[in-house]
Formats: sequence, structure tokens, C-alpha cells
Amino acid sequence: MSKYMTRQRKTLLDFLNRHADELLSVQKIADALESQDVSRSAVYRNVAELEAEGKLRRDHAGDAREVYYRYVGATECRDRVHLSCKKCGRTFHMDSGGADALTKVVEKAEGFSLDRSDTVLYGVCALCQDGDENMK
Amino acid sequence: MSKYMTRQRKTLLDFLNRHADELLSVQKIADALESQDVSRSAVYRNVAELEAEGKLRRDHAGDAREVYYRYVGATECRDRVHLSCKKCGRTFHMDSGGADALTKVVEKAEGFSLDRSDTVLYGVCALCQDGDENMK
DNA sequence: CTAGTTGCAAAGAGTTTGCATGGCG
DNA sequence: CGCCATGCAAACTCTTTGCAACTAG
Repeated sequence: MSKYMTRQRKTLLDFLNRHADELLSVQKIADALESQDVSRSAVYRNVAELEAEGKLRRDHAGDAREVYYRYVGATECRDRVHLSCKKCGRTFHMDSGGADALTKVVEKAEGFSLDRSDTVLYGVCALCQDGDENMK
Repeated sequence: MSKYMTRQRKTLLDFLNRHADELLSVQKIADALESQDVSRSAVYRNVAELEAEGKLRRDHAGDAREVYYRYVGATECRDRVHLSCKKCGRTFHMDSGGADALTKVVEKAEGFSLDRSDTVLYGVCALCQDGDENMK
């Protein structure tokens, strides 16, 4: 666990808060923080720690070979099922009613105990579904 | 797209069929096929192709830095929501009734159009839930 | 002060690629 | 026989690590 709040860590947390729920590779983070004099090692080390604390969650982005992360440290992400839009990349949270229904469906169908905070559903969000009609 | 069915590709496909739905790293695959004289390059190249064809899906396994794959080429995996057990690592398929219910829940809750074949739910399967009691 | 943290650069690990050789159709 | 695929090894990219210098509390 972290004991000191260093300039680098503060900078990183600030960046993550401004990009909560975005799919971020360490590369992107490091590039962004480079101008603020945060070394790549510091990024890697802090990211690893945040991951261990459960504030950053690993995800995989389409084709890329790098590891992607999603900041779920903000309280509004706690124990919430995430919905990831394949078109715009944005993330949405299911409200607890929806999550309850979801958990129940899975439980009933397979006797499977869903882990809400580990699950990410993929699909297309409401906004992008509308947009489609204009694009095609 | 593949034009020739080489010995290596055949060996790989055979292996994948025997390990359908398991979480496999290229390392594991390559190690297993090494004894059958399939080079790592061949594995990497064929895996990339199968991924492009949609028969192998990328996933991420807990802590590891490597890329993991899941063979979903078998017909029983087509368009089915996958359930991945965090304890035993096994994968289960939701029947279409369950998947319909799931799709509806998500649609209603957020206007989100679920992509069944891209979604993997994490949690603990029925078997492992029972096992727990004996372990603790 | 003292221990945790950083930066750098070198080491590791996993993946990709160029090119000559081999094999499927 | 022609073209695609393979094998090998070198090249790359991303990530980890050792160690001296630095700094938060």
C-alpha cells in the first residue's frame, strides 16, 4: 500500500479522475504525464499498486497488444456492472435495480453467482444506436 | 484468410477443439504444440488469423501480462453469452432463454444493445459454490 | 531523519518480422 | 510447379527491476 502521496502519484490520480472509466493503456497515461515530468517507471509502479487496490481494473482493447486499464476508483463505480460501448468506447454504469435483475437472471439460468464489479458487458449504447441511422 | 491447410494449422485446430472455451495463452498453446513440431511463429501467425476470423477471442487472465485467447469457433459457442468462473476457470454458455432475458434486462435498464458473443460474465459457477463449503 | 518513491538505464518477457526453405493443392 | 506457410533468429515493444538519489511525513 502507498504511504506517501508524491507529486507523481497525485498527478496520476488527477489524470485518472479526469478520465474515469475510459479505456487507457499505460502508454497513453505515460505519454500524457510525460509533460508533467512523471517517469514511465513511476507510472508502471503506481498503476500496479492501484490495480492491487482494486481502483484500476484491467481490460482488453480490441486489437492492441498492450494492457488496458479502466479507473473505477471513483465511488460511483463501486460494485457496479459496467457497460462498454463498442462504438464510442464510453462506459456506463447499471443502476442497482438493473444489476439486481441481471444477477437474478444469471443465477436462475445457470446457478452462476455473478461478480458485478468484475463484469463488463459489451454492446452498443443508446446514443450510438441513434447515431447509426444517420451514418448509414 | 488461410489458403492451405498445413500440418501445423491442423495440429493447432485440433488442439483448440480439445480445449474449446479454455483460457489459453499463446505460451501454453505453443508449449503444447512444441512436441508436435509446431514453431512458435506458426502458432502466433495462425492465432492471429483465427482471431481475425473471429474464431479466437481475446480475453485477459487475472494478473498475467500475456494475451489470452478463448476458442469460440465451435458451433456451440456461436452467439452465446459466456460465463467464466473465477475459481475453476471453466466457461459455460447461457442457453438462449437466459440470454434473451439478459438482453432484455440490459436493454430496459440503459437502452443498451447487448452484443452476446462479445460479452463474458465473471463470477463463480454452481460447482465451485458448492466446493467452497468444503474448503473453508 | 528514515523509509517509501523516483529516474535511469539495463534486463526480461512476449510478440513480430525478413528471408530462405519447405510443402499444399 | 507456384504460391502460401514455416522456421529460425534477429528486431521490437512493452514491462520489470537494481540501485543511487530524492523527498514526504
